[in-house]
Amino acid sequence: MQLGTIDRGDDRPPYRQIAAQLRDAIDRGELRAGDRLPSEAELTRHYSVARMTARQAIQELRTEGLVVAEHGRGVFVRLPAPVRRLASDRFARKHREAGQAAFLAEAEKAGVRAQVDQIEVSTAPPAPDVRERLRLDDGDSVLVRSRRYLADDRPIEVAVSYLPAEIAEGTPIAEANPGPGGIYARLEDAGHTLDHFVEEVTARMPTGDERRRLELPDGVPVLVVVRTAFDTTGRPVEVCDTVKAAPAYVLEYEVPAR
Amino acid sequence: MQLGTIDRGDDRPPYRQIAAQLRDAIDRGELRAGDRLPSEAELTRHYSVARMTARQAIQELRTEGLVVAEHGRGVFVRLPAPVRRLASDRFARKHREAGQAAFLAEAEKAGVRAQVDQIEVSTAPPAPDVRERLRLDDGDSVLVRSRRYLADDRPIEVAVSYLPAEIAEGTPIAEANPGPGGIYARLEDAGHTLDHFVEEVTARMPTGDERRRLELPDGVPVLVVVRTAFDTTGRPVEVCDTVKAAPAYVLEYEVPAR
DNA sequence: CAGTGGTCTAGACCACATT
DNA sequence: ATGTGGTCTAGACCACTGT
Repeated sequence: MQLGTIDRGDDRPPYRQIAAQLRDAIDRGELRAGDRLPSEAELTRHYSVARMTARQAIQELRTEGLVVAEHGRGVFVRLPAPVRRLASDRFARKHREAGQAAFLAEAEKAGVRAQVDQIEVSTAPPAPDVRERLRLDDGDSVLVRSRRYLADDRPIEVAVSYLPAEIAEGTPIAEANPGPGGIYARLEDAGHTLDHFVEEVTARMPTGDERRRLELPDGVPVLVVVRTAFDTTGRPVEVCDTVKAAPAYVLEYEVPAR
Repeated sequence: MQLGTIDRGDDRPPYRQIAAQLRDAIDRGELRAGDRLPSEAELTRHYSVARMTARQAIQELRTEGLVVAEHGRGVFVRLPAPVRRLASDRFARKHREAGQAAFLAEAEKAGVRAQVDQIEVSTAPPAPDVRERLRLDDGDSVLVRSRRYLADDRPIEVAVSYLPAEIAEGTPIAEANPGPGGIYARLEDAGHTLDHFVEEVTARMPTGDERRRLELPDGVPVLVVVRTAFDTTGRPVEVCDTVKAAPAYVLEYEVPAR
């Protein structure tokens, strides 16, 4: 690729100018996804700057999520993550009746091999926000189901469900494998016919723990979706807190104009 | 605040250990939102490290979005952004009939002073994704409405709407101020009664241009919402591409269980 | 003015991946 | 063995903020 020069008259510091030239090369398609950037040594020679200056330029692009550094190999233009579209019908009863949990139903549609691991089930007192969403009283406890989802062996989502212990205890919901159709099918077995869900969507940078579990590189935000399930009596019967690798997802919702 | 020491036996490098100690102090509440962190000089003295090492620890926290550096003043624990909840009824007809555009209706409910600026209107050939969403033919052009939204004088969202030129031209939609109820009210005036919207939600790090327009510090992702409006004939009549400062928003959607 | 963070230099040693 | 990025040192000068 063709590198430019540093303009001392430019009001931007040299490292930003270098970053801008690399960014432009990516935007123009001169550097494509998977291509290696010039090494730090090449940048220091070409621009006649110290190595830390070249590194700072690359750091800029890393925090923008444009490139990924691989120790010992080089810095590469990020590959676009395979996108999973989550349609608003993903919790439709037809999927449960077909014996599939929502995640597996979606994955199959996309032709992706889906797995679930790191399943942990426990009972505990709820955090304040969960307690409020489930409209529980002081002293009530909740069943906690934590798990991680993988698509083609890459972790893409961690999720924690909270259900009133009073509903879930002694049912298959408290087992690691709740059976065909997932916990929503079991809730309906137990007489809690589902009416609707409310999803609250935000985005933020991941915590260190989330970065590890989702194997996220620098500069990748997460989508946080908190879903509350309501049965036909209007009672909230589950809160599910999910953290998704943002570039891997598009969430789709249909909103009536009334 | 109380600083610890560096453990040479720890497998983490010193700068990560320093970052972890500062992060813990924030998590424990020893450092609260708005508090100043120890200065780089204080960190280098306390831990007996070079200044770049102390800076790297702080850089870590900045890209996590935990702290914000202010030149000449110090590094501060980030203040939580005032959250705007966007309910799924925000495009309800009742708001339009009350003469309010969606953004202003939402803002008023939250007790926030809302403004719109940087309004630009033009006509242009559509980008491929817009053309596809609006189901346009080759050669069709679109009306482009670009603007920025502010809440209490802080920019929180930039938006670009695309409408088929055939529909919008010669109507108030092509004016900077389309009148009471916004462009959706004008679409309905023109016989395009709105039926529903489809919103596609993703998150990513902002581009440099978006960082400037939204005045975002380091480590803050954006929520990208692409909304397509359909009229009662099933025709897509508008695509609106919005970029929002992620920490300032919670998007809320209701999903039927069917 | 003193104190803060922003940028830069010119080295050094290390860990990792490839040949 | 070579080339890559990761970490660190010990300085330097600059720009911004406050008193």
